[in-house]
Amino acid sequence: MAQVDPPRRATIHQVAQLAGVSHQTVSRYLRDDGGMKPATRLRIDSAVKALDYRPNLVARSMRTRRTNRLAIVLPSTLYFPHRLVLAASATAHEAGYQLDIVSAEGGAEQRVRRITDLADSGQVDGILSLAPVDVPAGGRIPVLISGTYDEQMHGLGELADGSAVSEIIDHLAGLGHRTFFHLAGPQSFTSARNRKVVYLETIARLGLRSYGVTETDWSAQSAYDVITGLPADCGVTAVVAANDVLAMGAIRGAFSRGWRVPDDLSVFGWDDDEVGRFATPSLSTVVVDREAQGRDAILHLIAAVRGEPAPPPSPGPLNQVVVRESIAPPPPAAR
Amino acid sequence: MAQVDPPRRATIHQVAQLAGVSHQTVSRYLRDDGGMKPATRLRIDSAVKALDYRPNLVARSMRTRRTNRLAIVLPSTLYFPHRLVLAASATAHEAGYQLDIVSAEGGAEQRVRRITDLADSGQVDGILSLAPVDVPAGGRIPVLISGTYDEQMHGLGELADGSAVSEIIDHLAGLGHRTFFHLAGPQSFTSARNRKVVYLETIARLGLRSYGVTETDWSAQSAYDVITGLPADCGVTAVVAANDVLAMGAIRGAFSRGWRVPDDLSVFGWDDDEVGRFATPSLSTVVVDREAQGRDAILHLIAAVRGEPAPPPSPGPLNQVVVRESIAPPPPAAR
DNA sequence: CTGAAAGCGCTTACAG
DNA sequence: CTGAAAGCGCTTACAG
Repeated sequence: MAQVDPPRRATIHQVAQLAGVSHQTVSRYLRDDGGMKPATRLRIDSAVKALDYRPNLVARSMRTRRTNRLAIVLPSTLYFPHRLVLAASATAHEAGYQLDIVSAEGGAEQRVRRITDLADSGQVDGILSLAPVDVPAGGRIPVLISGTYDEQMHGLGELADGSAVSEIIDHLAGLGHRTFFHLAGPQSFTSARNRKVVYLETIARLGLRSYGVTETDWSAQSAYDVITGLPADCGVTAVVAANDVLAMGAIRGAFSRGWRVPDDLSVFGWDDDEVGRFATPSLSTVVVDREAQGRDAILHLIAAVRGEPAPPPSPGPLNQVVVRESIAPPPPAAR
Repeated sequence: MAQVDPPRRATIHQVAQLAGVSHQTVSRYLRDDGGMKPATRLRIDSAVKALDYRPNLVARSMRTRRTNRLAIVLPSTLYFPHRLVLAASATAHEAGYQLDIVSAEGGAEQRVRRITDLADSGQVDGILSLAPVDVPAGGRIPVLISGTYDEQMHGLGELADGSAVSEIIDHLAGLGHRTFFHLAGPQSFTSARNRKVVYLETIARLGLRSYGVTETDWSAQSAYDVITGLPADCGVTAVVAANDVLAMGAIRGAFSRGWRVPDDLSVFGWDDDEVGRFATPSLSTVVVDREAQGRDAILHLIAAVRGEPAPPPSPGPLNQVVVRESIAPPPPAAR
């Protein structure tokens, strides 16, 4: 194969030569630690401009033993939040890091090996995984698993998710609902686990009834199947779905068996999906500040990479419950 | 800040020492070009295993002047196809490349500068942009703009998109529709441009009527606004939307003014959004093979990086028109 | 405030 | 088939 070599860029030596200084001085100029004669700085300034010099970051990495790169591991199944990824990428860039995409294919074991390999490879300084993986702590570099790091560091992860779930149930109970059902996400996901835990806690705390909890694979079809499989006399009047896709599947399943939404069945989602917002009925849901999530996760990771204390999370609520058309009081017969 | 240094890995020198050979021989072993005494190979084999040696890729990059990294530029606005990104990432990894995420924020000019900078930085060997950018050709490294590369190389881009649009209109015309409307995407996107062009061509070719074409910003809200703003006597019975999000906004807009979908108005989308699939009415749409798109784009880019001829695109149809509940014959009065 | 030296870990010619 | 040499472009001590 005819490897095409890109044209070479100017080196630090050429800049030094043109400016009439040593290359170390240019290196110092790049670091910009203040102490430098203005005349020298000016000469280097113009040499850099004349040659359109940009430091070779690979060479820098080699010397500093830092890559200034982070990896983000995305679940290969279904959906992932692109707003989060974009915010993560932007935050990383601002801090001088590149963000590599890695997809987590295969089973739990394979995913762990993939991440462990990546951590060992020396290719990145830190890893943020949005996919659930059980990576042993104490590796070569920091590995953050989304959803879990909050718990460890701020004790906020579970709480943040939890407050929204209990707010949802509170609201539905206020409308008169007594019998609930939870469409859970795969329990390998921390977020899905949290929502289920708080669902059960809140049901118990308020003295309500849960007809059951079913774990789905995040697909609308699985939610559809669960709802159509419910006994006619189950008494469920409100479904708390772990996300909007599940909620849509649930609503469609309800329609298919003659249950009206929200008249016969109320359905709550999670994520504020744009399509679900314009669906009929429009989805009641939880608006999540994905930008803040992505930013916080990366800042957290960078702090770990640098051995600094974890930064405080973004102020303001991460989750916001939004009521739309998919919920209503239960039918009179069920009250 | 207390920079934490990750533990060092074994070097090629240590492997060489343990195996009792020179480090060049180990380097040769890594390249595996055949000619090597079996005994030597075996000694190196066990040294590599004993030390858990993995080559330092940064050092390799420095020497070879190739980073083995590609960048994928994502539009910062709205939606991006995660299946495509995941497939792109997996394909890149298989070929020995890492894939960096870059988000394209800001206006057209700013985006161009960002990509030009990236191309000049020496950080990546090639760039694939899913965001529309007008990057001048002939830069340091190959830059592929999604949607345009097909045209240049296989003459397939426009055709592939086009055939689906004309198939949609054909089908609707077959149902009796005569007056159409197109909700276009931002015309900076090649895909949006193609769909609009073929829409107009097909309307003309079949002797149908187009009430108009409106450019949206890909948001459901913009589609909603356009549909609610249509004059009551416009005569439109079929809307061809450039994607499912727009289609949902259009349907909701129709509902809001008392038009039934599909009885009064047929709406076609694009993308096979999972939520739209379970909406009521379910969206008629175009199923796009995103995996093939992502794979083909990366293989194409890698070929360009290596100076090889472009590989043939994946066999099989890229787009497939799927009819669901959102379309029907026009109301009798309109025929 | 600036320069001469050393070295990060690898690969690519060049000898033998 | 294998080894000694050179060098990729930078930064980090160390002198002065």
